[in-house]
Amino acid sequence: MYRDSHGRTLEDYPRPSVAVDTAVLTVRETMEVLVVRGGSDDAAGWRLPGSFLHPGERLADAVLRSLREKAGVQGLSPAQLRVFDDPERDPRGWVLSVAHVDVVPAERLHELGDRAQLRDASAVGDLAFQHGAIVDAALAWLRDRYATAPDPAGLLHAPFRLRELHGLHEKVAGRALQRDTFRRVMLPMLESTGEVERGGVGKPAQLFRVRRAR
Amino acid sequence: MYRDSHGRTLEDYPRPSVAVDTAVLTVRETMEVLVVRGGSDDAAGWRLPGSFLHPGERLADAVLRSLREKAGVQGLSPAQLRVFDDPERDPRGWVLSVAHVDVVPAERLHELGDRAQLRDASAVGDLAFQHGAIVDAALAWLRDRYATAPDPAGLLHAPFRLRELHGLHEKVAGRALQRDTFRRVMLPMLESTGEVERGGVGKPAQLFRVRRAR
DNA sequence: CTAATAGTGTCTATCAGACACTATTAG
DNA sequence: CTAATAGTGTCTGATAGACACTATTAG
Repeated sequence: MYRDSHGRTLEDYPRPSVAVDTAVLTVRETMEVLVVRGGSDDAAGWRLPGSFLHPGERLADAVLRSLREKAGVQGLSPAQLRVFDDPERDPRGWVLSVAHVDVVPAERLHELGDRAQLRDASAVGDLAFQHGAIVDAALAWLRDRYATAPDPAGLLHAPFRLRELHGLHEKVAGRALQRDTFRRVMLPMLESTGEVERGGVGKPAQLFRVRRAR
Repeated sequence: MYRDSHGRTLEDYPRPSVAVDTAVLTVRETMEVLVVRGGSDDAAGWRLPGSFLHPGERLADAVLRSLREKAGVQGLSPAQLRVFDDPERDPRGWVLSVAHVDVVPAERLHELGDRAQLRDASAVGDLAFQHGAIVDAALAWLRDRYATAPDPAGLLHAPFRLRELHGLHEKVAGRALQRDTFRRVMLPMLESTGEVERGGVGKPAQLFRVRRAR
């Protein structure tokens, strides 16, 4: 039996509830985040999908489970942001929230029902449980990742034209990105498929995919 | 009374124990990290100082308390790294560990007793509870912060000579840093005190402190 | 032809790396 | 003087920003 320096066993320590809350980001015309309506509890505002951690469960698994149950969404690979630990944060009691972010192509989020919706992520308004702060952290995380690598979250289907990659990165960055510089920076991290796309007006474009090897 | 979508109350959820574990870093001849010997429990190897979270306590407060109790160290401003959530990580049971890092000047760590010691942080060896991984994350965090700003953790006492700052940053980076480039990069973020230090051999050096305003 | 998109040439300003030089002190 | 440390001048190569140009298509 484990006892600490004061003779207490592990069971003597009161324990907090531990929840995961996830900002599911996607990009269509702008960056958007998935919010859900509260359940049967008293704080029934809009919030991020989340769940309490089940016994022995990994955090990432709890995230995927909560997305499936609360929003009918197949999550991909959640990343941990940080723990929100304000004891007054949740009126229901002492709850630690481990904030996560997951990035999902918009096509996977088409039929959400009336308990879930997509909102503009950079003007998300007041969500319950300080979830606006999680969205802000998720946006910063995504911008950081997209600053140096081509579509690291895999939102585009390969093969894609450079114009499509450029537009995606502009939406994530929230500002215009120089077209020629963008091309020169990204090209070494892409590989051409050899094909060209001759769909619309203008010179046919090479098609690329993200280069894997290193 | 809160009930979730399955009618369970908050108390119906089994809860994990939540611990904080902290890599206390300092720099003398090299980067070092504080480790402590295990308590009365069965896994009595060397580990990072840590503690279970007390009811209603903030994580940062638990870190400062554990440093005081376990190592007699006055911590400063712990930063959160990430949560280690492997259910098999701790043989005592289901324990989430919120890893932290704190940076403390070496002078505050002189009298540690026989239950605490400083070890070379980049060759820390096997610690209990996967604490080696926390040390690695803490080192990466510190190197990242020292890459762009002069002594962000405040390890030097102002005023200091540029040579001292340069040496500190070299120890953190773990490699030689070009002296002239370092000077030109750091100067805009420093302010001269006007004084000169004429202690030893060579041309007297200007004394600086980190520039505060923005 | 024009409009639209793809892709390149090239100038400039900045900056890190590199090296060498000057400046000022102790002894 | 030499050794040691402080500080500067300057060249080079890489790169981001900027702008203009060429290339190729639809209609």
